Amino acid sequence: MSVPYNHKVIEKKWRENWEKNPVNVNDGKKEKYYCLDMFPYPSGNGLHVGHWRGYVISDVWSRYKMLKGYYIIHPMGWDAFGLPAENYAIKMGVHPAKSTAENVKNIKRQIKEIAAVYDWDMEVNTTDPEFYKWTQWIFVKMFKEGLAYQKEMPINWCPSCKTGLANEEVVNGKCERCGADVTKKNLKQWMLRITKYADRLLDDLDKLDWPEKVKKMQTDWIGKSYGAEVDFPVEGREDKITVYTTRPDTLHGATFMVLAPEHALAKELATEECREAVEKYIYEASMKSNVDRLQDKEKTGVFTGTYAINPLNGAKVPIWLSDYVLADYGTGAIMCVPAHDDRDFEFATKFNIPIIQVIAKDGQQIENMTEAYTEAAGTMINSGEWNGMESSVLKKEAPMMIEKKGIGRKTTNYKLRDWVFSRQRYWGEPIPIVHCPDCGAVPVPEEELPLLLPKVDSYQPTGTGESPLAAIDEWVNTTCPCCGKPAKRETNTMPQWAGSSWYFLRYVDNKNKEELVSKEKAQKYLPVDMYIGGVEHAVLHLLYSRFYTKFLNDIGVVDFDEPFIKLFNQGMITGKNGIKMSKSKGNVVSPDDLVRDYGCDSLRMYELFVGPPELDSEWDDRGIDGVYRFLNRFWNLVMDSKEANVSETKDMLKLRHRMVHDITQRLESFSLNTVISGFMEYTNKFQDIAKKQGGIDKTTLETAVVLLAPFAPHMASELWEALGHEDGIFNQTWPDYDEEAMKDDEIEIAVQLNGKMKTTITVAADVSKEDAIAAGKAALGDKLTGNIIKEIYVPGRIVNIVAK
RNA sequence: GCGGAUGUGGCGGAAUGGCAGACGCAGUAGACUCAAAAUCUACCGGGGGUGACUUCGUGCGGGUUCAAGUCCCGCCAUCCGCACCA
Repeated sequence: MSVPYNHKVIEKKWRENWEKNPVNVNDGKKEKYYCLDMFPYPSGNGLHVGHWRGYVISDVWSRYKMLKGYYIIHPMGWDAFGLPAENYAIKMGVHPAKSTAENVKNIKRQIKEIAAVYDWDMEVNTTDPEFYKWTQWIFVKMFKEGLAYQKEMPINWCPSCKTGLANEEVVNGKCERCGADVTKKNLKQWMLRITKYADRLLDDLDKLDWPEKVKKMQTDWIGKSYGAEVDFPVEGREDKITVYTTRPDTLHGATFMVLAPEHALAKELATEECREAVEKYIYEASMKSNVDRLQDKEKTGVFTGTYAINPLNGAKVPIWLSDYVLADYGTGAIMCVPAHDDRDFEFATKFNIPIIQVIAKDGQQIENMTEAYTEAAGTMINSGEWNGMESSVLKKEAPMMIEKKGIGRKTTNYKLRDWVFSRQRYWGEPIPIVHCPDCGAVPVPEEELPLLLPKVDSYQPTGTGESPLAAIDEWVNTTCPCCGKPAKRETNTMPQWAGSSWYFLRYVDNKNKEELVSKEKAQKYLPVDMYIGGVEHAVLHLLYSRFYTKFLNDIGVVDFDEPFIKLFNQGMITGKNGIKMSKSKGNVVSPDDLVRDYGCDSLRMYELFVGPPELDSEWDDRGIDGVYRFLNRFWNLVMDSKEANVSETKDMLKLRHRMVHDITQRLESFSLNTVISGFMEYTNKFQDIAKKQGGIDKTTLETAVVLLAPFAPHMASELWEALGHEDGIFNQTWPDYDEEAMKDDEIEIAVQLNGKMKTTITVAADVSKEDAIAAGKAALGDKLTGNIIKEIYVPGRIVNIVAK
């Protein structure tokens, strides 16, 4: 018996070795491959086994690509601005920079336990002034291009975090971070004009090798719709009210109109008799939070007393106000066609407004409608000159017809809103703008960046809409970069998404003092080929990053306009019963003990073995014994066979090529859990053979060890050395397989009678159909009765005799 | 309400329309041991049969096919996303 597997000894040995001689080097590699993890927030809680999974997946993939001959870009960094560090500062009085640095140190130590091939020379940290200099620089560039602008408007406000939020950060009316009900607050905000990129963000999704789910979520978030704006004159007034509709075909059926309570004309339109009710309604709507507004299922509304004129047929339509119309979508006003829209139907029914059907369903006018008919399918009725047209055709043509008549225009709309970019908090990048009484908002000159985040006495958010920075007079008071007169600094900071929107570009040139990234390095190493992370950023980080990349492409910083070619969302690791791991639930499994007891290689493999990488998996500690036993068996097999020195047999050659084939195919299709079972299956087969012939030939052993290297790099390195190689295993190339060599001479196939499996037969691999069927019949023997109706032979698989 | 994903032994899961349950965990029996652990061997979906075998079985109900976990239609459950966007 040779030396038993001792993970402690060999893992320590190879870590030290790799520290001195990194395995990922650029010499003579054909191409780069950039495999990126979503960088972590350096939380004080440390890593659990769920975090490990993503990092293991990306590392296995990186090492596989390395063996395929690529030079790997595989960096790691820290998304370190944000509220937890700031809240900790408020509670403990420790400067966020200090607690962040400590957390980074701890998490980095934990990440190093994974033994991934991260290139730590590339490390970035979003809170490093040399990094956020460029985050600010991008903002200045956007300002100069008119993409960053200020606007006073009611924005989403989290009363608990005491800061404004972007639309993307509000989930079901609640703060994405803390879960508090989001309210509205009127604030002057910095906004980024992401809507200018709406079409490109939508269209370019086609180019991406991303999960359909994420593409769909982004498509829906952008929410492009096609329709028309129609101008309704107001009776007794000069102004018109413009509505947006996606169903201009139903214009004849518009029997009323609804304005959002926030609409500019809402108050003005109220007649003497209605004024009191209208003002009350507007006031009440303004007091409702997002959550209230969402939860009110019953429609409410108030009549203004004023009428508009349907520009197509001159009909008088009453103008109502209701909070089911959103002020910031379309024009904040809609025409209502109760016969063909669920919401309008509900409203009309409640307030006794006439319902006029304009599309015949199945050629019929519906008597006593009980619900709206919302499909654009049927013939137009009650629609004047449009009568008899097909509604689906008219729906497309109506915008042009309306435009010709001069009563409206064809238009498109988006759900996507501009990005509210100011945060009234301390721990973020200061927005590099100076407000001058004469020159207005002036950007800090690029050569003066970074604009450092100053130290404050109190990190406490003020809650007034100003950030804690506003309290530092010596920082706030400055001079205008433009005219030199006294001026004040912008005191809001950027959202946490600012740094993460472009960090992946910086890794490859993280020490560049002159440029965000040099042209040469960008060309050589970018963009990201594979991006691995959770699905929770589908419309946040992943949308913002695409926007930033397109902008940087437009101003010539990079020559590509999509940051991540391929995206993989790994599933979450949960505790028992699918409960998310969290400190408060007490179900967090730390990798530290497992690494100590079983070794890094075992944990790496078990992380993959728990289930398909794209699905959530429940963690069960006991399962790791299985891979640990496997690694021991594999170790013993190689060590024992090494001594035996047997020569290669035809059977072994066949098995070897099949192993390479199976492992490669499963890896390529990202079925990482079955790659691990594949290793176990082949090792079991090899063990059986070794028992008979005393060992396994050296070529097969070497091949298996190379295949195992991305998964269990320590053991593979040690075994590779034990097999007598002085060059490292990661200098080897991934083995090829030969389909011919995989073939059997004889094969076992199933024999079915009437589609039911009865027995098996062994036949020559190249057996003819006739011979196979004859053999099948013979095997069925007495069971085969009645007349044979059909005989089926699927080569290499099955013989089926159909008899009655 | 709309959209998506998932549903297979005690458990995690595997199956280009072709022998369901690979691989592993847990379990049972045996070997080794003074004993235990580790390791090794065998068994390990349900019913029936001493047995060779037989029959049922992939959430439920239909359908297509020589053949369905897999394809089609209709449901149910769980999870996720969106949610008055006109």
